Parts: sequence; C-alpha cells; structure tokens
Amino acid sequence: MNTKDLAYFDRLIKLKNFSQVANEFGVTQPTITMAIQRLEAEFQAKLVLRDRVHHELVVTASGRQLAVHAESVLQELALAHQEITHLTQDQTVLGLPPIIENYYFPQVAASLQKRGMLADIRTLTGGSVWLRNALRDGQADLALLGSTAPLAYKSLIAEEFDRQPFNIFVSAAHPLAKRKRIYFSELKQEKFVLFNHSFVHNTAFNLLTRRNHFRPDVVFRATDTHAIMNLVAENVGVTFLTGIVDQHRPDVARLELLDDEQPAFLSSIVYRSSHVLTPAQQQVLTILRTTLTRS
Amino acid sequence: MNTKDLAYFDRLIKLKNFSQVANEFGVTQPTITMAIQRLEAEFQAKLVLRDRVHHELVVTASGRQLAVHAESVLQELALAHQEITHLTQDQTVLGLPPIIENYYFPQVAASLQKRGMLADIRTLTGGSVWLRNALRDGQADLALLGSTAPLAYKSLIAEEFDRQPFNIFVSAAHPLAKRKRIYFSELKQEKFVLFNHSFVHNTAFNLLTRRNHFRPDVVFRATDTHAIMNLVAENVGVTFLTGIVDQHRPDVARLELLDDEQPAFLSSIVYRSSHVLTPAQQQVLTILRTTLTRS
DNA sequence: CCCCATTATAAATTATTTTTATAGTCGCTG
DNA sequence: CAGCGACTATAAAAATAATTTATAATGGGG
Repeated sequence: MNTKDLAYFDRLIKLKNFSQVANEFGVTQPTITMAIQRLEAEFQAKLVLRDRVHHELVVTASGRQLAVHAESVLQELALAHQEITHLTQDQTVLGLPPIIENYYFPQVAASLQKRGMLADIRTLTGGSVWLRNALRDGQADLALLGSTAPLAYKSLIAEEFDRQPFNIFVSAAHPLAKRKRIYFSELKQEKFVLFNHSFVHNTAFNLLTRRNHFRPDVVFRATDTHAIMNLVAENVGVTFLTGIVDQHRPDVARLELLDDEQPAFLSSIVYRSSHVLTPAQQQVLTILRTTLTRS
Repeated sequence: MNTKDLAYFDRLIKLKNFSQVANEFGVTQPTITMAIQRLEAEFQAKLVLRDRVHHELVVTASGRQLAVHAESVLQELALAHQEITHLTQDQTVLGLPPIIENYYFPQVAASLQKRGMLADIRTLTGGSVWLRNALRDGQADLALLGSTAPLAYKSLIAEEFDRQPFNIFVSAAHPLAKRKRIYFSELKQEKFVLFNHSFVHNTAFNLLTRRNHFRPDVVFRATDTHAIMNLVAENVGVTFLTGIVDQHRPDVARLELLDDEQPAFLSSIVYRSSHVLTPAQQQVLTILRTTLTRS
C-alpha cells in the first residue's frame, strides 16, 4: 500500500471533496478517485458514500476507522522524518518553557558550553502544554517541562528533577504586601494577571479557585514573566507563579500560600520513549541530569 | 512511500540478511536492495551498513529510529485491517478470561440472546494479560479484563464494574479448613496450586508474598479454575483466587484474608480508544454495562 | 586461486499510478 | 425542461515505479 493513498484519504475525510483534495496535492481529480478505490479494494470495504442527494460525502464506519489509523500512520512517518533529520545533522532540539529557560537553563548552558556542545543545540520556547505536543510530534527531541502532577504518558519518558510551591506576587503598594503568608481564599476579590492558557500554572490555579469556590477576575494574560511582573508592580493585579521567578524586585512582594495540599510546580526532563538518542543527545541528557538533579 | 518497503526493512533489521528477507517475501534479492535504497533516499540517511569484514549487517542510529516507526506503522495497518474486517462482517470479538467467562458472562449471554445478538459474537479466551495484547492488536474488539489496579493505558478505555477481594481455598481435609479468616503470612509453609503466568492473580499473589517476605512453594500452575479446585480438593496444595469462583464445593473451604490493604480483583469492560464501534458493538457495550454494573 | 555467500547494478519486463479526455448524476435556474 | 455548474467515475494512453533477470563486485575460506 502506498502511504500517499492514506494521505489523500486523510484529507478527503476532512475536506469531503475529491476535487479539492486533488488540488491541494497538485494532482488531477481521477487520481483521488483511484486512490480511494485502491483503499476500498485493499480493505474490502466501502470507505465513503457519495450522497449526491444531499450533495455531501458520507464517511462509513470503516472509513472512520481507517481515518483514525491513517492519521497515526502519517504522524508516525512525519515523526520518523523529523527524528532522522535531527539525527543526521547531529542536532538536538531542546524545548524550554520560559520560566525554566530563565531559571534552570543558565546553569545547564554553562555546563554545555564547557563541553563545546552548546552550538549543536537549538532551543524551542513555549508553554509546557504546547511543548509536550511539539515533543510528541518530533519538533523537539528533549524538553524540560513543568507540570502539576507527575507526567505519565506512555509515549514519553519523564524524569522529575525539581518541585516548587506556587506563590502569590503582589505590588509593594498593595495592602497584602506586608503579609508573608496567605490563604488562597483571601484572594477572592483580587484582580489577576496570569500566564496564557498553554502554561501549567493555569491547571494549578484553576484547581485552587475551584477548591475555594470562586471565579477569579482575570484582567490580563501574558506569555512572559517580566511582563506579568511589571503589571503586578503597577498594581494592575496580583499573580500566581512559582517562587523561582522571584526577581527580588523592590516593587513586588512575594507571599507564600498556607493552604493544605497545595499543587506544586514539578519540573521534569522529558523525551519520547520511541526516540533513539544520538550519542550527542545522550550526552545532553546526562548533563541535564547532573546539572539539574539536586542531590 | 510504499509500506511494502517498510515491511522489507522491518524484517531486514531482524534477519540482517537481504537474501533471507527476499526469500521470506517470495521476491528476488535485488528487490530488497532497491527497497532499502528507496528508504535511504526518502529519509536522506544511511539505514544499514554492510560490514563485509565481520560479515554482518550493522543498523545505523537512523536505521534503528526508522525501525521503531516502521514497526508501529505496520502494526497500525494490521490493526486497521482487523477492525474493518470485524466491522464489515458485523462481528464482535469479545475477550473473556476464564474466571469472568464462568462468573459474569452467563448473565450477559442471556441478555444478548434475548436480543438475538449472541450469534454475532465470537469469544476469545485467555488470561487478562494475554487478552490485553489481543485487544491492542485488534484480535478482539471488546474485552472483560481482570486487573489488580485500575487499567490506565492511553490506547485503551476501561470501565470498572466490579471489585472483589481475593480468598484462599484449601481442601476440606486441610487443617486450616475450619478457619474462616486468615493472614496471608500464615501460609508461608503451604504448597500452592496457582493460575499460570498470564493471569492477574499472580500480580496480586506476588505482591502478597513479597510483602510477607517469603518465596512460595508453587507445586503446579493451571489454566482452569476447575482443574485448580480439583487439585486443591485432593490437598495437592492451597490456592489463591477471587471469591467469585466459589463453587460451593463441600470438599473445598474458602478463607477470607485479614491483611490490611489487600489487593483486589477489579473487573473492567475494556476497548481500544482508537476503535470505532459498530452499532452492534455499541449495543453489546451497552448490554455489558447494564448487565454488569451493580447499582 | 577459485568457490561461496553476500550485496550491488543495469537493462528489460511488469505493474502501478497518473493524466487526459469524456461521461454520468443531480440540483438549480431561466 | 433545457442547459449549466459542481460533483465523481471511467477508460485509454502516458508516465512512473517496482521487480526480475543476468551479471558484477567484494571479501573470506578452503
């Protein structure tokens, strides 16, 4: 079977139009007709029904079933391409969420530089949720990810190396600024400045708001710690971040949370279980482990 | 790309000999040479090195990486074939471990028969561990599985419907037969007759022996409850089974375990998350749910 | 040195896919 | 209701791709 046929089929399921699929792939329309016929012969089943009455394309149960597998076959092959490209170029793509990039990466970078390995590393920045997908899709080979619970995905191997509590940051001008510790429930009336949705902070934050039965007033979401801190300093709102971002700013105060069973920010080294690490990637992994794991 | 090439490659990685692979597929040797060259061109990387000196075939890092994905592509396609065959024949293959087949299935079968659906169901018998693989590989569409912990596999959906403690069964002639309850540690000196390894009972049993620091004297392993019970009745050994197998035999006594945090035998309805259920399979699922879930 | 077991290469053959050209279906519209 | 437009199907020809046949190349061992 030709994987091209699966690619045609995959698009057909989505576009529901033979001619459009043909266009997208730069082939003629009968090519798609023939491809589908080949698949129908191969699997001995009708995959799509041409319902001319309601002029739409109906995907049969078999078609839906094949679509599921076609997609993962194509995904698997794309992954193979990505990984082998990185492999032959002896390049390592390391995914880093901004908080981790700021706090943990400098030590790692120093260690890598000493061994002359920093040049072979490309970093990829994004929220932990987004990076987890990038890792799965082969855009990254290794990643340092944040999470609120230990990462347990069959396709990924995660090695936790740190665990930090979340803190509340308020402007020095804020009435709460003189407090050292606070219960989350005391923040019901506050305005919040938070990370945008692809960050795990939200998972933890949502857990706490749910547990304390309130709908937080989120006035702004940003992608960058500094941006958030600047807004907090200006008293636009308060924020919810890990202690490690503490920049010792005189205009922002950090408060610890007093709640029981608080969520924590776990940091892990993560890579695909299906990924064959190059010697260089293996070395990067070792350096990450030795640099980050606190004894 | 042709999946045939991946199949050739997959075998080549294992056999490490072009001619043998050609033989297995009933093609000539240059076919394999060409297939590998096509893949090497496609992925722009050497996949195997022909080391004539030590006359063996060396798989490169890229080759190993591709092998991982090739295998899962082929597996995915085989699965698609299986599932679509079941789909078009409107057949449901239901996996049942023998204990569940004996205890839970009769009620289900009655319910299915009433709706005239029993004929479209083929059952597949085996230990829970074996059946889980059969389910993954598409040999079964649905299964009732036993486990000691909730089943959590990304590729499978499991709905727990019952939870039973494990019991000890001894011959009526056995000194322990007059007891009603017992600690597992009291069985250190006993001989055991158990299920063979593909049953979850062993997971639970091993947990208890490890926790109580002893190496059990397992005199026999069988695949069938009746066989085990007969051996127990003959005082060949004692056994470790769920209470539900209780056949109210006068020659065998059942003892409850007094240990804290005992493992339990969980029964779940399981199916592949990637599987598109036919209306018939959907119905079977509903019947399984309503029949098995105790309110 | 020749033979054996391997894998590679090239040309011929065979198989498969794609294109070109055209037909069929159905709904819509004047 | 004829004709047009938006679809998909079919058949023959053309273009590609895979496989075979025949033979070469490589290196080890008798």
